[in-house]
Amino acid sequence: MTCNVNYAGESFVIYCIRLRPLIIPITFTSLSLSLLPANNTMEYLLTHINRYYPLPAAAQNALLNSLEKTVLSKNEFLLKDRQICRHLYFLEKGALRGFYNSDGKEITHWFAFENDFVTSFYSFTTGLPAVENIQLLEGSILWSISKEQLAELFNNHHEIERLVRIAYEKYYIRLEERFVNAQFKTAKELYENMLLQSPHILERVPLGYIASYLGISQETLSRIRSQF
Amino acid sequence: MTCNVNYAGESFVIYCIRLRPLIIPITFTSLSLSLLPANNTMEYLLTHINRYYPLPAAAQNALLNSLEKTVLSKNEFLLKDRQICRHLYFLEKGALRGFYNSDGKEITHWFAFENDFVTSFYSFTTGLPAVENIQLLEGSILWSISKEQLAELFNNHHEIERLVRIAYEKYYIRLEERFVNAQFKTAKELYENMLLQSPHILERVPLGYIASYLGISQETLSRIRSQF
DNA sequence: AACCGTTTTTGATAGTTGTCAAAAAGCCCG
DNA sequence: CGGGCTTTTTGACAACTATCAAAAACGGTT
Repeated sequence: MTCNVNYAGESFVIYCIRLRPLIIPITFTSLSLSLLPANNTMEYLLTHINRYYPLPAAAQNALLNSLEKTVLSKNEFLLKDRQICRHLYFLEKGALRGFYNSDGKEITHWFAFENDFVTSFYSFTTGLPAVENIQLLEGSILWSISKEQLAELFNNHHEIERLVRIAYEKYYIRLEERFVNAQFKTAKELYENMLLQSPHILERVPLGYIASYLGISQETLSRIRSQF
Repeated sequence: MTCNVNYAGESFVIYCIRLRPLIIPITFTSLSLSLLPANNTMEYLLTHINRYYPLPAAAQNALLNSLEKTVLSKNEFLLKDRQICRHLYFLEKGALRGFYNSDGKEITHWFAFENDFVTSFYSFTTGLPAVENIQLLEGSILWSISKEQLAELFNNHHEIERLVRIAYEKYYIRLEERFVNAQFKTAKELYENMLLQSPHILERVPLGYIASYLGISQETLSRIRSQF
C-alpha cells in the first residue's frame, strides 16, 4: 500500500506494511551430545579444514577440544525459525536442508552434505532470530561449536580466525555463482548445471526440495527431467 | 522516517521516504594517484570501518599508510573482464557498477556507492581472471589496497583480519537476502523492495542498469514503474 | 503380494515476462 | 532554441513457467 505526497515542494512516498504476528518457537525432540569426541572420527574435519588453511597443532587441538558431537536422525530439526542459532556445525556425515516458509509453502534454499559447514548464517552472525529452519534429510553426525567458544578461539588463535575468513570467501563465491545462475538461466539450464556440478544432490534429495532450491515448480522440474 | 500503527488489532509500520532530487555528478578528467593521502579525507573510511570493528590506533595507522587514493571519472573502467583484480577498494565518493557480458548483453549485477568496499570478489580472492567489469557511474574517489599489502596487514594486525572477517559476514548476509528476493519475488515486488530499501539507486542509476540488476527486462521495469 | 501414504508425473489452462520494433521523451551541446 | 544522440516508454506477440487437478509410480510395512 503506497501513497505519494508533495510537501514543501518536495516529493515523498509513503508505504504501509503489515507486521505479521510472531509464531511460537518449537523445541527439539531429542538431541544427543557427547562432550569428548572420539579422535578417529574427527579426522574428516581436520583433513577438510587443512584444505582451507593448515592450522598449527596448538590451534588444531584447541579447536577439537571445543567441538561437541551431535547425532540426529532423519526429519529432526537442527533449528526452527524464530529461534536464535547459537552454533556453527561441521557436517561429518549425512544431509541437511535449510528452508523457510513463504505463503504456506516450504522453500528449500540450501542443502548441506559431508564436509560442509552449517549454520543459519544470518542468525548466527547477527544474534537475531532465524528466518529459516534446518532439517535433517538423513541421519547425520555433526560437530558443533558455540558462537562464544568460537570467539574465544578467534582471540587465542589468529590462525583460526584466518581459517574462517578464508572459508567465508569460498562460501561467498559459491553463493555469488548460484545467484548469477539463478537469475539468468532458464529452468532447463539450471537442471543441467546441477546434473553436471552436483549430481549427488539429485540422488539424495526428494524432487520437491530440489525444485524450490532451483527456484522452479516441482511440475516444471519433472517435465524437464523427462526430456533427458 | 517510520511510524508504528495499531489498527483493528494488527500492527502496521509506515515508512515515509523523501524522493531526493538528482545530485549533479562531479566529473574528473583523468586518473590521479597520490601516495600519501591527506588525512582529512580519510575520515570517512575510518568512521565507516569503526562501525564494523573498532581498530586500535596502530592498526588504523598501518591501514591508512597502505591505502592509495584513486580518482576516476565517469564511464572509466576500474577493471575489465579477463584481468586479474589485485586490489580491494573503498569507495569514498561516487558510484560504480559491476557487470558482465552474456549473449552480447551487459548484465549489471551490483552497484556500489559511498562507503562500500569494492572489488571483483571472485578474482581478488582466488587470483584468477575476473569475469566481470567494474565501471564508474559517476566520477569517484576510491582508496585502494593490494592483495599483498592486505595479507601483510593481516599478518601484523590480527584486528584487521577480524575487521575483514566481520565485513565478509555483512556482505554475505546482504547477498543472501538479495538472492532469496531475486528468486522468489515477482518483478513488481522487487521494484517495491528497491523503493523501500535503496531508493538512492533509482535516483542515480540509468533504468537499463537497474533492470538487469533486478533480473528483469528494461521494458518490464518501465511498465511496473508506470503503475506507481 | 497387497495396502496405504507419499512422491512424481501428466494434462490443461492462465498469467507473467521477454523479445522485437517503433515511438516518445529526455539530455547535451553548439 | 534546435538538432542529434541516448534513454525510456508503449504495443503486439510468443515463450516459458506456475497453478490446479488428477493419475501414476514408488516405498515401506504388514
